[in-house]
Amino acid sequence: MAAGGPDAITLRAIAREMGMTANAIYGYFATRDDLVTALIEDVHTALADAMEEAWNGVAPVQPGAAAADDGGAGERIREWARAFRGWALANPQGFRLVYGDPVPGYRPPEGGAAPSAALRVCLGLTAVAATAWPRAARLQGGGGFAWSDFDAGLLDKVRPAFPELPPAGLALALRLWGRLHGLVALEVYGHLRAQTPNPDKLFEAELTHLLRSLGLETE
Amino acid sequence: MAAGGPDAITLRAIAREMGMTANAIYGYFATRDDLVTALIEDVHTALADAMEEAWNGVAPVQPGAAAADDGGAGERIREWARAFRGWALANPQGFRLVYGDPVPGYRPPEGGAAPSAALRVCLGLTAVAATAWPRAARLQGGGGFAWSDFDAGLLDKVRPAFPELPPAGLALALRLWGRLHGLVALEVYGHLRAQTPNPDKLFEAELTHLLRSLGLETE
DNA sequence: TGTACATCAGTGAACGCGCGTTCACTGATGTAC
DNA sequence: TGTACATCAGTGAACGCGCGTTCACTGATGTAC
Repeated sequence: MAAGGPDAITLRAIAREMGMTANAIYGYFATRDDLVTALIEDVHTALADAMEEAWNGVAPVQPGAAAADDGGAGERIREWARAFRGWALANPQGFRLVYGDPVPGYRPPEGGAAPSAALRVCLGLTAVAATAWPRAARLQGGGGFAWSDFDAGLLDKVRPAFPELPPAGLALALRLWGRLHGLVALEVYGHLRAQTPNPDKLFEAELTHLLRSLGLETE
Repeated sequence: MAAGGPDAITLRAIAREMGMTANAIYGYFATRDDLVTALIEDVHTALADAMEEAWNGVAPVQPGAAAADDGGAGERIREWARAFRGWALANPQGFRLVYGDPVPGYRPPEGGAAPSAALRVCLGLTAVAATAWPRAARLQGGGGFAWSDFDAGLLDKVRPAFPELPPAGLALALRLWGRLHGLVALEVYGHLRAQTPNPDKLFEAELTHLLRSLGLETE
């Protein structure tokens, strides 16, 4: 099930796109909101796949190779960030569904979302922060963060995976997220179009400054 | 005309909220899209008012006062950024209307938006970048930007107002915009709620790092 | 001061549309004997 | 091999709803004489 084209996200439009009648959907989902929930999960999965591939695709820490003295972390993060923007621009519909206005009237399920690929995205983000942290810490310091500054449910999932990461490292993950999200969201929603003909350059510049602020080498 | 409560942005809902019948709207606007266009302009005006007030409210450059040796620029930008977040959180509906998904099916007018308060917001942002630029330039450099990297229409409006600002300064303005937009958008759309109980702290931390990267003192 | 009339903001009823959802149904497929 | 039946994905028609929009209208207000 591909999250389709320019059509609005509506049960009937989705059925149309799948070549079914609207009521055939009810063979698979009890209600429209269930459909949307499944769609959102699909998008999260696709995003998580893309991000993990980008993160693992670049060989981690090449000992004696051409890697700069950050062990290649800078380049790796750069590629990862590019993958995020690339995915968002290639799947604007998905990006909007997940990070933008929900479908009008949509109510997420009560029990809280299932295991969910959103967690994979979150853990991937944290992995990036954890990679950057050792060097970033020297430049950025702790910033006064404590574990109590974060959601308990989040900590349950993140701390076991990254036992060495201090609270400030997790804060870095969230700030990193925000920083990427900003330019990408503006671009996806078309707000950069009126300002610059090549947003690539802007993104790359931001990325360079970001890596520099993390104390990571960039070629 | 206040951009109302939790109701969807629909001609009928707006009429309802104003205590009129839906068709009474047609006394003022020829079509729904005209209504939405006016609404968007209103929101831009409100945002521009708020931002200009924040920017001008803090006394610019206090010579001998308690100002740090950046002449107070850091604190001024800090307040300005806080005002942006504050406005967005106080007017999530407006923020979504202007920066998020447009009303389903909305087509902006062909002739391009009128004079528009959006330009005021843009110029305000540029003023901030221009204030930060002299110091930021030393840390950030030019980044290889040229005038041709920006939209001609934008340049027509911005260059006369800030003749001293180089291309890289304008790029800084856009990056600044993206950086603020990121965390604020995530928060407005509720994505931070599941991560941290006090996003204030996160925003303040980001702000501190931002000012530091601009070479501005913060108390 | 009083009557006649134009103005015009707003009403009430109605339209066609796409939406989510329900219902009784069809028709191909697989299994039992 | 052939018939009888259960299964079940999908159909077609219909519902009530809120939407944007149109239309003929009402009724208060202001002006002309």
